[in-house]
Amino acid sequence: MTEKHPIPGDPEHIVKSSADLADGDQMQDQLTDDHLQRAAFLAKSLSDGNRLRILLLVGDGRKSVSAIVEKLELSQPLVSHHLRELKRSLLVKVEREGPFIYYELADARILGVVRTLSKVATDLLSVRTTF
Amino acid sequence: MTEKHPIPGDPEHIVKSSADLADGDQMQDQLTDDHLQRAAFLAKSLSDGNRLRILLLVGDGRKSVSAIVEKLELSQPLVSHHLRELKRSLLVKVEREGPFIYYELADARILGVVRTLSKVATDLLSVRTTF
DNA sequence: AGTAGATATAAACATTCATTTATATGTTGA
DNA sequence: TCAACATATAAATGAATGTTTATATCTACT
Repeated sequence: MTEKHPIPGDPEHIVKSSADLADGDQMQDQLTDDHLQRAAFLAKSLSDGNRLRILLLVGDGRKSVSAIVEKLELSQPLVSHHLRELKRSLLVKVEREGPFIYYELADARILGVVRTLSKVATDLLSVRTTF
Repeated sequence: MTEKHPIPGDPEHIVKSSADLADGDQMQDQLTDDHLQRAAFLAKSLSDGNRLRILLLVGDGRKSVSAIVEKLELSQPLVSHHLRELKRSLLVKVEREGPFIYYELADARILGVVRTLSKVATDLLSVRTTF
């Protein structure tokens, strides 16, 4: 076997790096490393099944902690812990009302993201299973 | 202060649980716990900034490991490790060609997810900063 | 066969994270 | 003030994760 294997090229046209854009510049679809870092941070919040269940729930309308606990059958401290994480990533808004504290989804686009991820995951698995 | 605080209701119409659907049933937008679990698994793969950088890169066309290493300025074992994780979650496809191994994005919808996450993160931060 | 290059794997480490158990804080009504 | 309820916090623990350093595997050319 005496084949030639040329070194893969370097077409330098993927994503503009932060340094290429002056401060305040606006691009429709720039994805600097900072943007990716923030996206990764949000993704980390979405990387737990229980948190996704909570997000879906509060995405349908604000819910008290106890309502979430009962609906999802999780322990109260566990739900509180996850809500804290979701608040830290700004994915939920909080509202106190008497003794109850209501949590609500902060941005509806997250539901679309979850649905897309679910579909993609299903498709990837079906392809893999079919081959 | 002598207000009344009614117990929050339980409107039972959020998401159908897996048990509510016979096996093989098809719904346009069902999100069972299994689906959420798989979505969470994908999200975990997206939860690292370096992995997102790799995904964006191979989303533009297949790339060899060394090309990724040079472009992103990461160590070779680190890139290999992340590629392994991305392969495990089926987000990339692999192709050997001589001594080179090429990785390619398996599903373009992931790019949309990343872009949406980036936008949402930016918006959430701006809202929080503005208030 | 041997050498060089491309990529993967292993070991080690510090950090983060999900969960449980136990306790504290805060609010309301008696 | 006290009791009951809603929620948060703390401590503890085991498991997973990102990164580095070192080494192994695989392929191609001489």
